[in-house]
Order: sequence, then structure tokens, then C-alpha cells
Amino acid sequence: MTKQKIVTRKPLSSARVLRAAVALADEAGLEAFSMRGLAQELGVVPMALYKHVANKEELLDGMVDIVFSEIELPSGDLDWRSAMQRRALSTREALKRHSWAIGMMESRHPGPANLRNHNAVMGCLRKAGFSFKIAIHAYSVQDAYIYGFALQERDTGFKTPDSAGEAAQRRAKTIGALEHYPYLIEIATKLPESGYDNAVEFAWGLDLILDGLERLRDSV
Amino acid sequence: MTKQKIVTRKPLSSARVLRAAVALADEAGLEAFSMRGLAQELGVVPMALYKHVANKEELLDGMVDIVFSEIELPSGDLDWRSAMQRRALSTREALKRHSWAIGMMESRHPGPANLRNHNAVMGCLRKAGFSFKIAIHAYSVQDAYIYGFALQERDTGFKTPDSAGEAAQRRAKTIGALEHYPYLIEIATKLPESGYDNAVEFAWGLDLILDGLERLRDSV
DNA sequence: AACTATAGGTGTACGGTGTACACCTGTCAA
DNA sequence: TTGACAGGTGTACACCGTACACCTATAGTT
Repeated sequence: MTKQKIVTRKPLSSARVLRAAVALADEAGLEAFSMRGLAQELGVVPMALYKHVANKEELLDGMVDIVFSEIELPSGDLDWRSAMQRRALSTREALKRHSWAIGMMESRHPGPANLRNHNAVMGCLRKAGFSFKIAIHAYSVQDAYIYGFALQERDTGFKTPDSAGEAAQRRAKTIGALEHYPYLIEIATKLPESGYDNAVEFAWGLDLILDGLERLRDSV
Repeated sequence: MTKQKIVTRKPLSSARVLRAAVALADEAGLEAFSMRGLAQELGVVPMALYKHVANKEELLDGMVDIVFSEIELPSGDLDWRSAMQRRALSTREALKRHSWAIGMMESRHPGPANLRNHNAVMGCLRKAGFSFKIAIHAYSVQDAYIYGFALQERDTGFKTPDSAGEAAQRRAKTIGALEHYPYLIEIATKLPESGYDNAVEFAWGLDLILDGLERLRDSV
């Protein structure tokens, strides 16, 4: 009856804080993510966090690097196109799991996973025979597309998985408001019945871009 | 000496609040943009704003629609490719002027300018002969690219236009930290002397995408 | 065994945020 | 003349990030 507390709380650590932070942001969203909320989640007083993280900014930096760490690196065993495709899909998936990270992937102090990722992607392109200049271009288009798509997917996603009835009703109301926009009406009516799928959409655009790059691989 | 105040302040209006809000966000950034700061800018007490705007969310909705209103609509006088190119460049420029809007263009309640814009773009593609399905794809790739590029441009921009000396010094330090990332070192060394230009970069990727779309125009 | 340094959790407090609510005041219609 | 109303004001509340002083339990050294 000496050491044994009633409930010995596992001690904090920056890694544990970071993991909890990612989990909380995942389920609460970035808007509702606060130091105070995180502390509560960890059963601790807000200021306790500051013994393990300098401040919220640095915490966010670390969280973003966790997202980077979940992205598959381009494999050296594959041709460059397949490797790029896999890492693009993997990036989209990571951003779907952690949609709070979408606008922040390149805006924060880069962590080790970030550096490893960028180095590997650029390496894959260079080894595939792309000139430096074209490799930069190729990297830029791909990432712009990936991040931009993630943005759109987040913004146009059906947040509430409401019933088909509700969806139809809302669609009708929307169409009413769209009276003078014939092409928006076309979208509102045809899109739902066209079997639209974000994953398919993403792959389509990615293929278009990779096709274009393939054609340019041997340019200067 | 009855009516004449010392300085008769022009009365507020939602339009004036909105314009001031955009101006303030432009120069202060979204982070530093607050209702209280906006009120001060307008020489008024914070709560006065709420007589003209429901709340901050709705204010942001209106601000984003102002950005949309500054984007050139695709002209019917041009071939679809040129029209798309112009509106893409125009979008990028609007987002450079109002970089606070970058993550918000599709995430807020759409205003009239937003609807007009989307309707016109979709209309341009449909009239150019794209099938509904391909038009959706085409729209999606382009916008993902445009918004994603704006995101990257904002995040990797040289915020402080520091002197060449400082830039070189910082580069040297960066390179030191990059020891084990050969391809990042290549970027850090070659990119600055390669005459990299964001406008050129943007046009390059856009062309690649439009080339791809042109090839697919007559598909189903 | 006694002492002390330190790591890590606590409590309080400050200046910031958005905005609800009651209030006042000047203008215009009846 | 009256009274409604549009629009600016002042106060107050709950929340935010975090600086600072404090306490406490453990580990190392003597």
C-alpha cells in the first residue's frame, strides 16, 4: 500500500499529447479544437500541456507531421507512374482521415516526415529521368491537384449522411433557388443519378495529369 | 448651426462593412481579422456591426462572394480553351489579392457571384462540346489545380522580400539542416538560380491539364 | 539516511475573441 | 405632437491561449 495509487494515471509525454491532439482534431474539427479541450480529454489541467509542447502553433506543426508520416512514400520498386499514383492516393486518404490538416500541409514548420516525403517524391521523379526543371513542374502540378482536390472534397462532401428522402427534398429546394442558372440545375439534377464517386473523380484527374507528364518526361 | 456636426460620419451599410472587411483582411490576414478590429477601422463600436451583418460567419460568406465577383467570367467570344485559361488566371490573381480567401472559396454558403461563376464555367464547357460527365471531370481537375496552386503559392511565397544576402544566408542554413535529403538540397541550390516564377509555373500546369482535356473533348 | 535538484502537474490571472441584451438617440410618418 | 423604428452604444458572459508562481513526488548525490 505504498506505490499503488487508486488509479495511476499514465504520465503525459509530448508523443502522447500529439496523438491525443490528432485524435481530438479528427473528431471535433479544427474549429472546435482547443488546448483546454485537449487537456480535458487527457484528464489534466490546461497548463499541464505546456510542459510538453511549447504552444499551440508548435503542437499543430507536430500534428501535421504525424499526417505526413502516414503517407506512403513512393516505392523504388515501382515504375515512377505507379509510384506517384500510390503516393497520391495515400495522400488523399490521409487527408480524408485528418481533414483538419488540409490547408496546413505546406504552411507549417516542416517536420522530419515532411522532409522525408518531399525528398522521396522528388527523388522518384529525378530517378525516373525527369530533368530538374520538369521534375519541379511535375511535382508542382501533382501536389496542387492533390491538395486542391482534398479541399474540394472536404467542402462539397455530404457532411450529414442524411436519408435519400431528405437529400431529394433538399435538392428540390436547391433547384428552385437556381432558377436562372441552367447549368447548375443540370448539375443538381444529373449528378446524383450519375453515380458520382469522389475516388473515381480523383483518379480521373490524376491520370490526366500523369498522362501529360509521361509525354514530357524526356523533354528538357 | 443645427444639422452640421463637426465631422458627419458616413453611415454604415452592409456593403460598406463588407468592403471594409475585405480591405482589412487583405492587409491584416485572416488570423488578425476580428470584428473588433473591423469596428475600430470603421470608427464604430463593435456591436454596431451587428446591425448590418448577422454574425462573423455571414460576414465571411459575403467577403468570399466579393472575391468571386472579381473573377472574370469565361467569355463566350473565345474558344473554350482560351476562355478557361483567362478565367483560371483571373482566379489566381483574385486569390493573390485576397489570400485569406484561399481555403474558403468552396466552403461557405454560396453567394450570387459564386453561382454566376460556376454556372458560366460549366456552361462554357458544355457549349464547347464536352459531355456532361466529362465536363464535370474537366471542371473538377481545373478547380482542384487552381485552388491547390493558390494554396501552395501562399505557403511557399517569400513573405518577407528580404535582401539577396539574407536569402543566400538562410539558404545556406537550410542546406545544412538538409544534410540527409539530397533531392531537397538540389532544390535549395538549383531553384533560386533557375529563374523560378510562380506565374510561369501556374501556366505550365494549366496548359498540361488543358492539353489533356482537349484530347478528351469528344469522348463520352 | 538526509538533502536537494528537477520534472511535471496545478491555480490564478490577463488580455484577447464573438456576441446577447438592454439601452439610448435621432429621423420620419401619421 | 407622438410614437415607431433604424442604428449606434455599453455592459457582460463564456470562451480562448498562455504567463507566472506554486506545489509535490521522484531521482541522484553525498
